[in-house]
Amino acid sequence: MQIGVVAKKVGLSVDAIRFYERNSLLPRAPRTEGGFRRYGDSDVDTLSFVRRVQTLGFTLSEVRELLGLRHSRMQPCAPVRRRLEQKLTSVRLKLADLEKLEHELRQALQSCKKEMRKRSAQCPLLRGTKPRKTENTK
Amino acid sequence: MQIGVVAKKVGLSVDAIRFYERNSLLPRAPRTEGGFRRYGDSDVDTLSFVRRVQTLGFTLSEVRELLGLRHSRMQPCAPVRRRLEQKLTSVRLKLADLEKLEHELRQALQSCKKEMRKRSAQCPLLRGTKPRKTENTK
DNA sequence: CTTGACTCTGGACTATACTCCAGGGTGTAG
DNA sequence: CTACACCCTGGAGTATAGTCCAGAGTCAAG
Repeated sequence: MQIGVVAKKVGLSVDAIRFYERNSLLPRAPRTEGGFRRYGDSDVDTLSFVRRVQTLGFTLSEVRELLGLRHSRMQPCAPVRRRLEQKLTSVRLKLADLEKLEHELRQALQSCKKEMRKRSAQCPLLRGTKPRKTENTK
Repeated sequence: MQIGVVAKKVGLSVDAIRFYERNSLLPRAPRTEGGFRRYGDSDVDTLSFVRRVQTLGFTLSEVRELLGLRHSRMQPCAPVRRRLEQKLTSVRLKLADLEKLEHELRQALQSCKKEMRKRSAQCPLLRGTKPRKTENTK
């Protein structure tokens, strides 16, 4: 397969794939006589993996690290597990944060709607964002 | 208050606050004769708000937009609510994604542990990341 | 009034994760 | 063999969200 085909299959741009190679996310692909990159199905798998974990919130250097661990012959599992456990922890923190945000947004919208019904002047959503009272100096 | 004090209060760097002003997240702060920025408590509130929504996943341009809506005299609530509803939707999508990720990571770790007990050679975490079989060209 | 901590501006630089481009070569269908 | 789509490299450019710096000025304490 050449790069364009792979790109289409995994939903990445050709440039992105070359970028990944340049940045050691992928091993340097074997080339044809003329210098074209040649890919096999396992590359499609690897790139799908990259894309997936990356869209799931791993940075490229985390992905790189994860991929790099393939090559540690002895118990590759252990370090990968450590990474995943770390990531799991941070994902859980993020989750909690977002849940809080969701709750707060809902609350804000609720009280906003209430205020609207009461025709109260100041929307509670805007609290903490009031314009400065032209307090000049001092 | 001068900028350094505000920075400490809200947990931002002095540079970040100046950056926000330069990029219209904050109105230009009034200056002393000598040119020092002067801040009041409402600025601390605003910056806390900025910091909070920003750490909660809003980009600075979203924050800017939100803050900008303060100035729409007529029903500022309506557009803010629209933004918040949009954000709520995207937060919920992200939440679902992260929940899926958390689940998958947990699953992966589970099967990894199982495989370890079985002393099986290939860790399931590494599937899709197998090294290329030196498939040259063709 | 001097000193030292703080602040000012403008501009350069950082990291991440790419995209876009020029100028040239390759591969394959007809 | 000739199109023409596709690929190559190296380098520049983009957006985000700042940090860091020089060179100069300011503020408050003593």
